[in-house]
Amino acid sequence: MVSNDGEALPTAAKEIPSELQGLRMTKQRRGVYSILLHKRDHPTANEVFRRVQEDIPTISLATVYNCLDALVNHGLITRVNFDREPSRFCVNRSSHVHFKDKKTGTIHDISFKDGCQITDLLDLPDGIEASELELTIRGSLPKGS
Amino acid sequence: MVSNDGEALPTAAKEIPSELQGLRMTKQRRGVYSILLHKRDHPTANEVFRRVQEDIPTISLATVYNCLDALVNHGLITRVNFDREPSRFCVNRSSHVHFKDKKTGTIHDISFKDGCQITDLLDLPDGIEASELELTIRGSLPKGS
DNA sequence: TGACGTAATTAGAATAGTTCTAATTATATC
DNA sequence: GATATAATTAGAACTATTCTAATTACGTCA
Repeated sequence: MVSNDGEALPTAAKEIPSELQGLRMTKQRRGVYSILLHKRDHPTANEVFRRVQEDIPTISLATVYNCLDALVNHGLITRVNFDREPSRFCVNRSSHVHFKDKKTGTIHDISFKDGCQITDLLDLPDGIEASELELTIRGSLPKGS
Repeated sequence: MVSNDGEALPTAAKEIPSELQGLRMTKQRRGVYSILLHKRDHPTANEVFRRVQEDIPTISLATVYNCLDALVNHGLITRVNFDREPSRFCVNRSSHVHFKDKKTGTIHDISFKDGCQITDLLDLPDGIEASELELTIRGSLPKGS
């Protein structure tokens, strides 16, 4: 394989250090992460693959999956699922919820009102440790918003 | 195919009328629904298939999928997804949340505290119509609960 | 009751997103 | 610069689900 030196990568990629959260930033991981940072439209693995191919034409789909897994496991991105549709990926690391507009298919990030915690609403058994929480909403946005 | 008359079906099935929510209750739909009513452990389509085969040995997996779809579309059951794991099915029609215990894999229904609405917590854009909402939680139950 | 049209069921093939395998290549460390 | 470890690659394999075309059941109307 060709060396990493002097390869063209999008602007965002240049600002990503060689290690993040204990994750070695290889050319491919940097490329994938940079794609997600650059256009925050919750792409699927396949969409990430097509975009990152413009920067790294030799990258494989398996690597894109590997990179996305690594980035998820190290907390740099999150995986977003609507039912059993293909997973989508999100760089927004603050606590938020995903809303999918049925008309356009666009996914919007929705944040919580200040000081609100979802677990406050729930009749959780005492001592439960709720570690991973996913809330997704489907619906329609009013016209012209 | 053998006629419906006089076939053995589990007790719960006998109480299901011939039409529910505008859905024609065929032998297969009644069988699938009855399985879900009888043991409320959020089975997958495959698990439903294996269980319902005991009552209707000739039923096919495609039919189980068809029946589950029909029951979901008519609001009798709900589909539960954890990431991209196989869908699970739930007869609890009241508004609730699913908690999966990481240790055992068991799924628990969690209800909301009185008068609480999840959308009250969210910074939803005005006029949004949030029709389908899914909240899933993974975590650990304390020992002995 | 019997014929007819529609809807449901069936077996098996097909699909699609994702994961696995084994070989190659890159990277960090000594 | 050599070596060990980790990442990448191409393609096969896997699996939950959907599709297809043929058969069977059901409800209705005479």
